[in-house]
Amino acid sequence: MDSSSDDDVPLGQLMAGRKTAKPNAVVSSSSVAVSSSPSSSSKRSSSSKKRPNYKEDSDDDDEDFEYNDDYETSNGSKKKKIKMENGGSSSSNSKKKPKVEKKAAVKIEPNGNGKDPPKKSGVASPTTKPKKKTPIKKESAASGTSTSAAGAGATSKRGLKQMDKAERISHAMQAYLWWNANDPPAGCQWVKMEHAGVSFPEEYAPHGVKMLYDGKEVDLSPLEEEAATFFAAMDPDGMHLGNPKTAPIFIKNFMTDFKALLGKGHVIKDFDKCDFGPIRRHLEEQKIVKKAITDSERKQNKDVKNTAMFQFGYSLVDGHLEKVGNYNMEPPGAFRGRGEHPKMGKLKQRVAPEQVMINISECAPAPKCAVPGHAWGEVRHDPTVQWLCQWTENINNQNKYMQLAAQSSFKGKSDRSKYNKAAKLCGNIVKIRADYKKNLTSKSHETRQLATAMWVIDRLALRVGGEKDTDEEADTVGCCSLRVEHLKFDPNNEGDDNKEIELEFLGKDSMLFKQTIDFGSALYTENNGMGEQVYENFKSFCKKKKPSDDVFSDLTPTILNSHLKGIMEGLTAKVFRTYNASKTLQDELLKTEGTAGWKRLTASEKVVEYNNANREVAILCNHQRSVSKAQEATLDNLGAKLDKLKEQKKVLKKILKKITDGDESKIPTKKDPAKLVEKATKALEKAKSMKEKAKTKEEKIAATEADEKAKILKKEVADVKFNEAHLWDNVPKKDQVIKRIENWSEKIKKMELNIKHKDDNKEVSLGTSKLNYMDPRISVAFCKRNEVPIEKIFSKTMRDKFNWAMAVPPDWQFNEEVGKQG
DNA sequence: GTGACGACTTGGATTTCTCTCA
DNA sequence: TGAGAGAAATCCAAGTCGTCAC
Repeated sequence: MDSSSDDDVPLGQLMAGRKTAKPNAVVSSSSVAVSSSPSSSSKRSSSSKKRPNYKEDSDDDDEDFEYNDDYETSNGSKKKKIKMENGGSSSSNSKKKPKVEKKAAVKIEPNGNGKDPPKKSGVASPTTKPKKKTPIKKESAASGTSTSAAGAGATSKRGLKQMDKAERISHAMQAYLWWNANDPPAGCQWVKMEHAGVSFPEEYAPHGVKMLYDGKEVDLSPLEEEAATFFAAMDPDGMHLGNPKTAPIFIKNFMTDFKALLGKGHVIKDFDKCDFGPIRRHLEEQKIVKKAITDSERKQNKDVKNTAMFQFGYSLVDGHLEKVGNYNMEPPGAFRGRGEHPKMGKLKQRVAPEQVMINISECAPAPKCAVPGHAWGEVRHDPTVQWLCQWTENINNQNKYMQLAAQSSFKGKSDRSKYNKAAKLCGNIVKIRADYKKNLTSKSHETRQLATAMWVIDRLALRVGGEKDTDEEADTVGCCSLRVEHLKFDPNNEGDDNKEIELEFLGKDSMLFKQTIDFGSALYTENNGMGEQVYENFKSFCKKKKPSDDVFSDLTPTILNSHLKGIMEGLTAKVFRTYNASKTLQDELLKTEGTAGWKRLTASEKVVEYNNANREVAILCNHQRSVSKAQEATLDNLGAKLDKLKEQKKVLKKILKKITDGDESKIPTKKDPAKLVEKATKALEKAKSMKEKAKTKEEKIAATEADEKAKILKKEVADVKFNEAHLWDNVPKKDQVIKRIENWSEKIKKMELNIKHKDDNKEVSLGTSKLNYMDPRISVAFCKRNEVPIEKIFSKTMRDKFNWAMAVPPDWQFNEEVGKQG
């Protein structure tokens, strides 16, 4: 490759089409061509004749691919072959002299079977000739899952031409099946990596709205105004300022940093005299203005976002394009620590490029810093780590990283290894449980503590609970850091024989764990469960201790984990959560699949059963969520609707009685809402026209207000219609009424179920366990066994993340055999 | 043996997008 | 067709665990 051409073109610029890559160049590790470069049209003209299968629209600036022969995906489904090259046809590539030294050219080519060409050190070998078509490796039909299941759902329904640029890149990326490719050398995550660095937020643009102090306007510098705006942007009723416990912490920290920023002698001293109202109102106004956005403005915003994504959102790792996760630098703001975090409200500073370290391969060009006049703090070449950029945040002095996205090969590999490790536990769990059960009665205090903690981690799925500095962090605990005050013996005052303990503490993210464990119940005593012994141990560990003392005074996560490693290689406390979650899911699914009538259920009904199993796992792992105001409102609305339906059913029954009795007087009929409908329609039209004409802030606000008024009218129309939906324009016939009563009974039943479902799930978060704890292969096998489309279980992102799991057969089981795969 | 720290995973809140239903 | 609800994506805080220096 010509080093004067692409070698100095950072990846991001190529991706964003800022600098035109030389046509004819083979895609190399230092030049990816998913660009929309201005020269692409000329590029097209020279190569279009060689691509009979695809002709790009002349005005399509997304033309960066070659659509050549069909290829097949991992499962054998036919797809159009997409070749991503930075210009030129394959024939022109073949004429190009290869560059073989440091910067070996790497052709990104979805070869269908996901196997890289033979290579050393995991880097694709230089390519000079167009590749001979390789036979496509078909996966067994038993694997069954369609490509759509692996994340290319859009492709099965839409042709490549209908896809936008991001979708086409995503589609092309799916051709790389990392699980069939060679691994990088031991200890390395990659051999070659390049990327465009991190995208920085724009500099603060002052709005000039003045806050008040003691009733008077205060002049602030842009930096000071920005800080005041951070506070004004906080929701006064939100989780920080709306909570009487956390609001004083937040305010105190904010004021300390704010005053430090203002400097000594500044008029602002006392929070009680501060009035952020004007800024808050300005921000509200901005929101209203934003609502008046036109379709073209919306498209423009999306384009800007996409430009950043194409520039920064991809990385080239060992010749393969990978998605970057968090390519936007965290903007400054007020720190939003959870629970009663002692540092909440402190000002999170803006991160400058000089504070950022870049990690790329030695032979790759360092990305240009996109902020004028600035440069990266350091450029590193460390293939042993996954991160692409690193910086240190000022609140807790912790390192932060820009990494590849969840659907990348890095994350996929570690995910698969995590689940295989958990599966390995299947084969060791009997031995491990025997070990801790024996040790529960050990004479050694340390051994008993260790065994008790293992019991708790295994049976109650608690996290290990590392030590925390409560001056610096929120006071949350896990197993090893449980304190006596978190345990309440005999919480219901039931007497001496009682073996109940109420565990109440704040866990990760300050989520409340509150459960009464009956150690004497069959659940914990059957099959030598040793529940009663655990209870006795807790009693002895808490004896003669102060409430603030540690229950497990002789135990640390390090001791516990090193003991676990002695039993099974790689075993740590967190593996138990993965194991128990996956095992629970599998057991629950097999149980429900074994019930009578299972085969008669529809796919949607089977999904409900799957979600029920998922809920069991979420409850086990204590994955909670707080009920939002919107959710509360939804439930209230549904409740009101249900009441109305019931009321209407009563009316219908009365009508039926009247008709049966031959008394057709006073039978209510529908009122004509035409006038109201007309009023609402006119109001909507007016609002729409105002929105289109609005240029100034005031006009936009007026347009949004008009729009909201119109919506209220529309809602009134809907309410009127809903309230009279059970009636007729004229007096109905008897059979009409009977039919409608049946109809209403169905509606009521459906709505009651819906409300119950929503109510049951409102405080349980199903996503966390699905994303992090339940082996995806269990879900995939379930879908295949039961003809449930995988899309009903996994979103697009999840299907991409779990692409490695999609080929499992329907009878796949989470067991020790899987664990042997490592 | 232990504490600090780096690297990575886990997790709820928030924002944005998409679907459904009237 | 559009509003509202729900799902998905994004954000970034807060865990776990391995390694290393002392």
